[in-house]
Amino acid sequence: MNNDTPTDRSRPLDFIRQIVAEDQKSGKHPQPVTRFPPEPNGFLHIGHAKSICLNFGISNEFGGRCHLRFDDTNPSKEEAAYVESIKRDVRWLGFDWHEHLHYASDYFEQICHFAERLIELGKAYVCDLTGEQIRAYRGTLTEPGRESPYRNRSVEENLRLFREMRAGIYGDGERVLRAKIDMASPIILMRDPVLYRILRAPHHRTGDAWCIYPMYDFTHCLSDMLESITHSLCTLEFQDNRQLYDWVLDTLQTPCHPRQIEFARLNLTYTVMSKRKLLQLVTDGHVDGWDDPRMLTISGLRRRGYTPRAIRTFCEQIGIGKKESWIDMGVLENAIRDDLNETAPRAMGVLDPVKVVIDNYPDDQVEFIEARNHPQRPELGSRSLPFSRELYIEREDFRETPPGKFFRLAPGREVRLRYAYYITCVSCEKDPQTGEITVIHCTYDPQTKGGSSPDGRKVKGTIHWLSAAHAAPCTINLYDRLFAVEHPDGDKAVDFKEHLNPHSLHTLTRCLVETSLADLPPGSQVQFERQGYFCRDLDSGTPDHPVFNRIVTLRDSWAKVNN
RNA sequence: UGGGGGAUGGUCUAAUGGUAAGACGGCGGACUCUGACUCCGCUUAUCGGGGUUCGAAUCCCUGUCCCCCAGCCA
Repeated sequence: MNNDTPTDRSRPLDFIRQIVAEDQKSGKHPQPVTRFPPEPNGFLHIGHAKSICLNFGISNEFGGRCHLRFDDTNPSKEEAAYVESIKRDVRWLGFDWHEHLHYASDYFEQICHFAERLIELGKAYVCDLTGEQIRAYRGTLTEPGRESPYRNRSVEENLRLFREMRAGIYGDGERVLRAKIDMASPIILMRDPVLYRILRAPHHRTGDAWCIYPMYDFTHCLSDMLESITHSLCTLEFQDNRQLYDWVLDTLQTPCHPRQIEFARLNLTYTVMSKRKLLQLVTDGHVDGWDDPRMLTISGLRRRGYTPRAIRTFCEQIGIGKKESWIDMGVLENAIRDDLNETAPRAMGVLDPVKVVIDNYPDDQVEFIEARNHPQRPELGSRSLPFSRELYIEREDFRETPPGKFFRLAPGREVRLRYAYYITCVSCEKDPQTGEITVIHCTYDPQTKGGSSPDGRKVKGTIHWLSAAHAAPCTINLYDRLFAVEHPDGDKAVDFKEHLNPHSLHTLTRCLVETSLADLPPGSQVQFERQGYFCRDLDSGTPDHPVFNRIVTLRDSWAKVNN
């Protein structure tokens, strides 16, 4: 459900789609082919969603195709479990790679051939320098590098040495294969970059078949080429790499030469986006795993109750550009609010209950009140809510001495109980020790059943409620932003974890909801009227004591006035 | 400091030599049986300085600021 991708094409094309459109129009690439190339070394996050929506979005819009390709060239960091989580997340976001599930490791043999070809062309050599020496020889930003003493080995020797590397004659790190380009290049990446290293680690797909692994720069362009990718989209930090990408394909004179185009990665306020930092939050126990509802991983967002459609809408709203930018977290929150406003059924939920006694309501009476499941969508039907003499309302909906502009319940004030009756507060009882309100006494007007009065008098406030005898207990997790500041990793001198929001999770265990919610399937969303959108937790709670996670609050202009 | 990029309201994105537009936020108002939703209005921008041109965000020169690159990571 809700899998339709919202596309507003009245909006101008971003610069990448313009290029794709021109290439299509000119006949250069009638059918664009893109790819999403994650490394299976962690979970996907909202930043990846931007790239996924871009790549798959383009293929959908222009009648092309998009591959899912795992960039699995570093077995020391990669795991099969990550492959599965990534596939699941891409699918959940609503995209389909069809038969185009690929792995860079599928191309190891071909990439190795290309390496030998480079050697034969005199464009690659085996280098015996240690890692430290290679760094020292590389030069600096302002000084050119020095040529490796192994740079001018013969083709035959290079070929023999490279094959011996592959055969496992040498130890890890003992030798590397390097491209022979230019040690004086102002682009440091071009100073004879390493193409292959020796690494003995079990690979999640090829096992111990290989002990040499190709580096990113050599692998990525060739993988793109082998898959006939037309537009290879990546983030800004790879701009220098494009030079090497083109060098490899030009030197090898490959029949296909994809165009690499870079765009700005997503930055969101009040969070961190790097896999390393997300991992640290998990391992240090600041969150409850990769799918903690406060994490902006795809799995965390799913658990929080975000919908794929909201995430897609968000990715579309933020646009594609080339300048480093920061999207306000509020934009993401609005995306889910807007989506759920349309789709989520409404229900009554009281987070912090306080008892109300309707003094003039018959002691033993229970009647049923019709309540719409969605105010703007009658087709979603209605339900019956039991009403009786003793009710619960939200503690913050009553003030003994109301401040200005407060138009909820207070002594002498009349408010509407949503869908039910007008009630007027006559008195309240307090705990003599704490001063806390324990019971609020009201009278109701029997003429106002259903929520309107025959004399046409208006009330300022409408509040939600639950019949005390019929309400179901539950636990509610109130989630807030994980970090308390806009740019948690903005200051390199301060550990980003210093900025963790101590109130990012507040668990309320004495909440009440309509009994009908016992049937709400885990993972599905509901709006507790006047409170926000909530999601029944996937794997905690019991049938008679469910757990709900707050996805996002409703916009609250009273909170603004109140501050 | 060498190289690669970037700079448009508070934020993001357009305008590709021809009226600086849209979205989000913010503020104000209307509506309302959710202080929600919806609707209306307002606010605020071309990094600085020169130049070319009838006309410049756009082209040229110059300056400033920001990001990325010195992994056998991707």
